[in-house]
Amino acid sequence: MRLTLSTKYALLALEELARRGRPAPARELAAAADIPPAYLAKLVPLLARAGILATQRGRGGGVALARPAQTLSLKEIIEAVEGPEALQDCPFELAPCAGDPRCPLYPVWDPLRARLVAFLAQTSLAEVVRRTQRPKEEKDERNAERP
Amino acid sequence: MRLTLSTKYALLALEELARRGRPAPARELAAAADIPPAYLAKLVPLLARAGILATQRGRGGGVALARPAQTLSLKEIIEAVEGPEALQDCPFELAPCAGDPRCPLYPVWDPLRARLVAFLAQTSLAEVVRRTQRPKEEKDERNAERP
DNA sequence: AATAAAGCGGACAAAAAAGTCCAAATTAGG
DNA sequence: CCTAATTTGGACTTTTTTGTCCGCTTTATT
Repeated sequence: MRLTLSTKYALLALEELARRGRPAPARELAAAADIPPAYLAKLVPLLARAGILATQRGRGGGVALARPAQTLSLKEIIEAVEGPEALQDCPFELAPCAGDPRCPLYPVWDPLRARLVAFLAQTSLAEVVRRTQRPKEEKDERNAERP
Repeated sequence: MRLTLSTKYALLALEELARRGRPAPARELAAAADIPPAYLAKLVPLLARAGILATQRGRGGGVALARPAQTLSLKEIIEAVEGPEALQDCPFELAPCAGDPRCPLYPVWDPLRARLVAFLAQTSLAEVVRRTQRPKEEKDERNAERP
């Protein structure tokens, strides 16, 4: 349950990318989502290695979703950035009880954690895009859902 | 939603204290709960100022629960350690969207956050103690609930 | 009164997270 | 072939978190 700024940046960038529906340079996404460009540039390889982003080097290159946004879960994205164990241990941090039932806080937290992880697993990036209609700039909203 | 190690340490120490049912030196709690003593010593004033702990200086002194464990909510404890805004902003970290409905992640997270905060608000320290019966050392369990 | 045991506060050190910068590799376009 | 645009990886700095240390004050016990 260690969700850092990196996770947020990744989600914001991916959401922007999914909203556009086509490849874009990472810098462009960083600018649009108000993320430090150099920091996002370090997250891109993590997402690429996890099979979430497809990258294209060189002029005219950029990043694209490696799979349709419907198939990219928040859980998967979080694990790519924070590591696979991030959602296992309790939100009250790691040692000395990471996922250990003997931890005094385990019985209190674990049911809640399980529900949270289930929610993250079943919520896709597409769902995030769908739920977040920007309040401003509602230019062409008719075919935005079905590109 | 910024839950750090400090929160965990505070909860572990308070749980140990509540389990004992009587005042104890902070060092003793740290040793029992396997917490860095010097670190816990820095958390004590935060909890004392928040009206969660009552401290007694000098020889024979120590810390005690300022109020019955039934009336101490996890939410209150967390806010004392992390600051009052810790449970307001989204788990994907602070800026640029702390509790701001315009954040792209807000509609996804906020319902979940609300439920989590409600859970923390209605779960008391006594509840934690009750749910966490130590696997070992089950000496006198009969009147442990009603001191 | 002296001593020992305790909380308090400030300064400091170590580790992790957040952020920046730059050179190298890659690739399209002129 | 050359240049511009892009990702990649490493080194680096800054900030925050975590942890330690020490001296001060307070207070019960002797």
